[in-house]
Amino acid sequence: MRLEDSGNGLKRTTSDPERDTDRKKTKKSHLNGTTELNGGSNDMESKSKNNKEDNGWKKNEKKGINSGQEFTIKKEKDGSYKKSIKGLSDSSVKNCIKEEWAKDSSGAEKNIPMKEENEVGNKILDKDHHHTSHPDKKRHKDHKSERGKDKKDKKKEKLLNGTLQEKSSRNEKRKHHKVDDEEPKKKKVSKGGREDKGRTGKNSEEEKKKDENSKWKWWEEGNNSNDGQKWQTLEHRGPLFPPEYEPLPNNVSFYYGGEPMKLSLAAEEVATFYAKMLEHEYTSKEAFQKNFFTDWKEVMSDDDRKTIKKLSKCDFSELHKYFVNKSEEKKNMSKQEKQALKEEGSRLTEEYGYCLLDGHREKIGNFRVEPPGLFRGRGEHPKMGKLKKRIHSVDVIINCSKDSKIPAPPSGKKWKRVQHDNTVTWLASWVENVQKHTKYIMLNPSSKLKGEKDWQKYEVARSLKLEVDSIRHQYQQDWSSREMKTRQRGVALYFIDKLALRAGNEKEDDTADTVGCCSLRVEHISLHESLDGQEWVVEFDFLGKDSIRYYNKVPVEKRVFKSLKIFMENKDPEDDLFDRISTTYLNKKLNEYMTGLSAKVFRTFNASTTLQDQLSKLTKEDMTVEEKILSYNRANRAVAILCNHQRAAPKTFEKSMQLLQEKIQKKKEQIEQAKKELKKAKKAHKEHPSDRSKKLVEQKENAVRRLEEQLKKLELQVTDREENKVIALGTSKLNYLDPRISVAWCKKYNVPIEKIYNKTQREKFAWAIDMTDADFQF
DNA sequence: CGCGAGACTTAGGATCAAATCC
DNA sequence: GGATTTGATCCTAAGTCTCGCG
Repeated sequence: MRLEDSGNGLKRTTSDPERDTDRKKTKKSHLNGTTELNGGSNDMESKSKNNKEDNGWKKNEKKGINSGQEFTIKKEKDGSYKKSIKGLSDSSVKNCIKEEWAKDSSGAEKNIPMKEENEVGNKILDKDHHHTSHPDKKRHKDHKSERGKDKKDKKKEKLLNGTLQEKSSRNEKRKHHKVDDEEPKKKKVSKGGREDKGRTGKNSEEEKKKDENSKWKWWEEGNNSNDGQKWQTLEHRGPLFPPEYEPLPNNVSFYYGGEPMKLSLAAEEVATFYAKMLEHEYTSKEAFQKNFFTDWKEVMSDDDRKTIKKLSKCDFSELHKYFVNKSEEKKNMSKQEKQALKEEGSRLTEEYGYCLLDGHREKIGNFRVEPPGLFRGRGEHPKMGKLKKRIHSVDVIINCSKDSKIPAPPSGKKWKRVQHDNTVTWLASWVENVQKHTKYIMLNPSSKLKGEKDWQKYEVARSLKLEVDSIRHQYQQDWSSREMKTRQRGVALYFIDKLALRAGNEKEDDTADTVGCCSLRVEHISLHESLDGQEWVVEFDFLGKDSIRYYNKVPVEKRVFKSLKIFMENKDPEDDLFDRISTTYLNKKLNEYMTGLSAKVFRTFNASTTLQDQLSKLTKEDMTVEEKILSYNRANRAVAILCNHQRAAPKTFEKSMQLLQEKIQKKKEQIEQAKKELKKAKKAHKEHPSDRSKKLVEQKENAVRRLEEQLKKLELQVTDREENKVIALGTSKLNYLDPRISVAWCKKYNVPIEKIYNKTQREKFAWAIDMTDADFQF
């Protein structure tokens, strides 16, 4: 089913239709119309619920079922710490869920009309429409029936223990396996999954040892009873700042109105930012130019400003040429120079690229401060072209442990602050001026901090597997609810589940106009009672994250269709489709269904499930390794399509495709030729049998076989590439697919893991590679 | 209790380096 | 061995989600 959906997806186009880009409405405009059904009837109940919520505390202390995996410790004003929990473990989730779900459903049932009340329901809805209206929907959320029992109260007493036990028991198991597990593998791929091939004889022994030690198998340490503390000790060198601005040489000049002009240093620097991107299409966009010019003028000296009045009179071409030449020169540098540069690079990485976390050396993800430049938003970003200013050490907050060697700021300078907060994972942060967002220096995905979190993410998704049936059942019932809010929730959840849409938080203004599920507007869907022979088709067309277009036609259940129709009644195109719900509300609800559940878990869950299903469907024992890999890629692709992970078709796509075709043609000819020769040899052998002629025949046979294999390989390549033209596999592989599925698959079908994961990926997924057996089930 | 900020994950494109081609 | 292509890595924007505050 899912796959069929995906099939549709394949046809999605990347190109943007002509869109009206500035339709950004003040989002929650007035709606007249939609209203609550039966609003009153629930009030009482909700009130009592709310009261209960107030005591949520007690509630949770109750049985102590909820063992959580992660605590958060908050510092109180008085300096004390307060614990609360965040994540949860597999088993804890299961437990709590079982209990709470049971409770929930019994309670829930009372309120939700079970009978298919569609038509009636609709009528009522319609009617009410005209009576009550909520002009300002969003702000007017009714808190009525938060029927749930507020479980989520984070302050639950958690017992971490469940989790840890489970973790360690798993590891225990693993250790046992280990012996027989790993012995047979011949080309050992040192524990973490990294190949040794790069290393040469001598040191390798030593290095290997060292390597072994430095490879921290945190996943085998069952017991980091972490209560929200992310580390005990943290030491690092601070971030690496970009080099200072180098003024242009005197023979390179900026021109204004045809006249050469010497700019003040600051203005010159900003001018070079623009000059460097002269070729890029967005320098031609009006917003870009306008933003740039405004910000540029701000850094100009008075003199500059006096002269420069119009961007159109500015001529950056000489600057541009200068940089082009420069990079050309760089390319043409001699071997040694390049080598030297490289060494300098790795020296810096050595020094700044690692930190010491709880005594282990861990890679840092981004250890450089972002250099100044012009902001490049994606899509129609209103702020494109604005100046992103240079960050200095006084802008930077350092986070490390108290007793560690505090990183030194650049000489003569200061940090904004040095703090020692071990409830967060970042090493340094600063606020970027364009969007005023905090930027962080954090660890590499191969680190424990990231890995553990990743692992946990998949565990949550796995536990959704146990609950998903009842959750689906529940939201299907919601489609017939007489309460608008509930009905919208049911439909939204359905989209999130079935189509893997993102939650769709409200966005700040001044960003590109993109949406997710909850922020869909009426204009983003169209309804077709029948289309291409299918009934009740919803056509989606909107820009999602990164302004990637989502276009899909999906047949839905009739009740969904009818509900959508109602949601759209009396609304303008730019009104919210789901005007009664928000992501916060939705997530709260989801968390009631299952601790730790939020909208994005569905993406992870559906992605991983799809991969597993597809893999088992597509892989056959007797395939060659190449064929198996093609199957893997196809399964991966099904997921990428589901998640709408697109990429621009490679510029050289057509060309390289053609080339491949030619190769195939050539190969075919070769085969023909080889076959002819084989025939000849056979004939010769028949006529004058001899050892020699026999050998020759065999030789020729082999040649034919080899060529045919090569041909097959090429053909597979073509298919693979064709299908991959606009689909990006990387994102899902990295973020949505439980690596244990892939590892298990590799083991089961004898595919070397290196064929699936490259070095970086193997580092990131080291935990999974190390702990997973062939029989792992997501 | 809504809002904004903070922290962290997810994302596509640009850039760099290695592999392959000719 | 230089040019081209492909794949890995870097970069940082753009999401999600939770929490604290007014």
